[in-house]
Amino acid sequence: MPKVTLPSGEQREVEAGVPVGSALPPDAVCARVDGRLVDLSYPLAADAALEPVLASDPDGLHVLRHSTAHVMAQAVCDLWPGARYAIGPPIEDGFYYDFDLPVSLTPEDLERIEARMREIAAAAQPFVREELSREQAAAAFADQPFKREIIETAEAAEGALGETFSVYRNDGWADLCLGPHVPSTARLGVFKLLSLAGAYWRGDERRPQLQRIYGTAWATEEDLAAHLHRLEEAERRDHRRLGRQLDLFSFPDELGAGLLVWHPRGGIFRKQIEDFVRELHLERGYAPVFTPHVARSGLWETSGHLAKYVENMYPAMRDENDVRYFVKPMNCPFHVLVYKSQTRSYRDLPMRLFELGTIYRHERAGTLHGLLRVRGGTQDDSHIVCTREQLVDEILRVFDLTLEIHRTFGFTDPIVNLSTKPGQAIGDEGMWAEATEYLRMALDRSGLAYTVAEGEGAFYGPKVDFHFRDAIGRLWQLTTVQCDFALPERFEMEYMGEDNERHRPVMIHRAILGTIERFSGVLIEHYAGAFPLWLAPEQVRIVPVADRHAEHARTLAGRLARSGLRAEVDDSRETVPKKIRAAQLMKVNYTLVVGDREIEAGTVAVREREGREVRGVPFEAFAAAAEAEARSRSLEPVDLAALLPAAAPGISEG
RNA sequence: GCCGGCGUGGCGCAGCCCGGGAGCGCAAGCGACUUGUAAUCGCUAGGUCGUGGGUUCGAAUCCCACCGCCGGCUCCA
Repeated sequence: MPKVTLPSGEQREVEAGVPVGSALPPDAVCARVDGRLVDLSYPLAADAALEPVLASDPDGLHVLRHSTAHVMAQAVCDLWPGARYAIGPPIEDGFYYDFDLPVSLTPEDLERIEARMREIAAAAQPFVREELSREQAAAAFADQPFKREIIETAEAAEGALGETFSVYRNDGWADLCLGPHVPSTARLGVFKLLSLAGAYWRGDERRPQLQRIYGTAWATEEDLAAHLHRLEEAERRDHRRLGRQLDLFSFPDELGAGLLVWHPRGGIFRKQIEDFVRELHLERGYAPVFTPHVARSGLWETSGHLAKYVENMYPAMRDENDVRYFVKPMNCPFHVLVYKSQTRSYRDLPMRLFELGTIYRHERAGTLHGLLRVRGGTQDDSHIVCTREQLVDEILRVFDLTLEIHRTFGFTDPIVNLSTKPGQAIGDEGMWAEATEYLRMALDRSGLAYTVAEGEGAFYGPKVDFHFRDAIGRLWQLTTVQCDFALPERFEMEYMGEDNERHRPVMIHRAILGTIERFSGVLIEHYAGAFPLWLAPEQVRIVPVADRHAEHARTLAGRLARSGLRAEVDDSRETVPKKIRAAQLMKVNYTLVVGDREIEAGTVAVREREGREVRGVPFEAFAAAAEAEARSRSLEPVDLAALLPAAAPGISEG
């Protein structure tokens, strides 16, 4: 009789061939036998370590979602007989399934599908596993072309184990699947269908486009509710919505897709970011340069952009002599020309050229997305020209600057990738190998943990990317550092060495924020529009209680402006509650209410953005504290209570 | 670029299915109130219904094309 060992260490003998589920608690969704996930119906044949997998376990949740995807496909096939189904895997937070249907699905159809799924769940249909030969499987799915293609092309994956194909069947509906699955549809129920989308068969845009249904499934109703709440939270933070609400920027139709204008409030916000990074770069030995937006075609031929990047460039314009000019999609060729403007010595190196350079990329129409993907944007771009000996140190300096800049915005603990040579590339293998090796050496010396992303490099060189998590845990790629041996070659860049010989330098391309537009979008979502004081378009709003207090309010605003603070007076003839509400909606950091009492005492009643309210704060103390908060680029508001004179009234919660 | 959805005063939306008065709320302007911590009351003005074409006696509404936006896919980083 086989002996099973449970996680508790308990050992038990069971009858050979009994399902593993019989030795496990009833809430298990599947089992782990010697580390491998199996169905609860899996027969025990030999001694094994046996472990229940619960819905609360990540693997269990995966299985639950996978089973829910099956039932969704089953429901779709019930409602549209003859539907062809492709694949339906679990994904982060949910699942999807792709279909080829004669009709286009509508959001109302999702409700019908969901209703049918609930019927299937209520029917408690058991999931039954079968193992078929390749021929049997092909016959079973004779009218399902996507499944047949999987069967015909399968190696030991996606439903196939060598020449055996596993199939899961419940109530006549069957799908090719490795499993495992929950024992019965009765285990499903905490799910919701979310959205419809198009998706190419096998992710290939030359192949048929299918209809994809996205859904989510969880172990408990509370988990589902929490997930839906997170989706709402993400929507609340949507930078496109906040951009309009806070009057930061707009994308007028008249400009064309992916092109925007910054409004005065957005302009202040953006300028704060730009001033900060510019200042820091100058401190770190970067030299500011400025370059034009267009250049003749020859430059782009030399750089390789016309050969490898044209589809992302705006089409050429021609002058009266039929000379072609292109708007720049990158700044690098211009910086190369700055370098080449005179004969360089090894004493000039490293040369760190910095520019907030505005670039235009004709991104495919369907990929545009608010500030996060634009056609015209400004990069905090730099090209560092140096010797091979200086390269690793220079890369390390870039890493260091990256961490410092992002820390200021509240981004820490980066996820770092090393991306290697892509399919479309310039330069030979040896160059790529060497450039990649320098990046690897720098990473190793930096102590940063990183993973290698094969084939993800830029066309001219390998790169290191930094991703950061925002306030709700989403990951954003912000920084990219690229090592380039190809452009120095193509542009025949040189320097005179100590040995009085000509040498070829190497180049680092790097953008720490990426584009200011994209970074702004990320920041807006990260802070949910509630900016730290130094970035806030309007830092202080002063609310006079009645008309007779407006003059005093303007005096205070003038005093704050002399400290470099951005303050506005709301002298509209509205009630105080209405003005407070208006300031709160605009997410102003501090709202000062002034009336007779305040004028008398030389104080202000301060309301924080989060709603706390402190009365009787001496105005000068507030001004000094706010100035210090903004100047230090603090992420935290001042402690207003500390500004109160002794024995003053306390804080009241708003 | 592909699939699907959408486009109505500055913003958020109804009207479209079933063709015939262009409406609501907020914001704005004016007036009354002089206001004490998330919306005081009243009045007024504001729209070639994304653009172009078609069907029709008549189009916001039906059809076609284009532009733009949204969700994905693909792409990019």
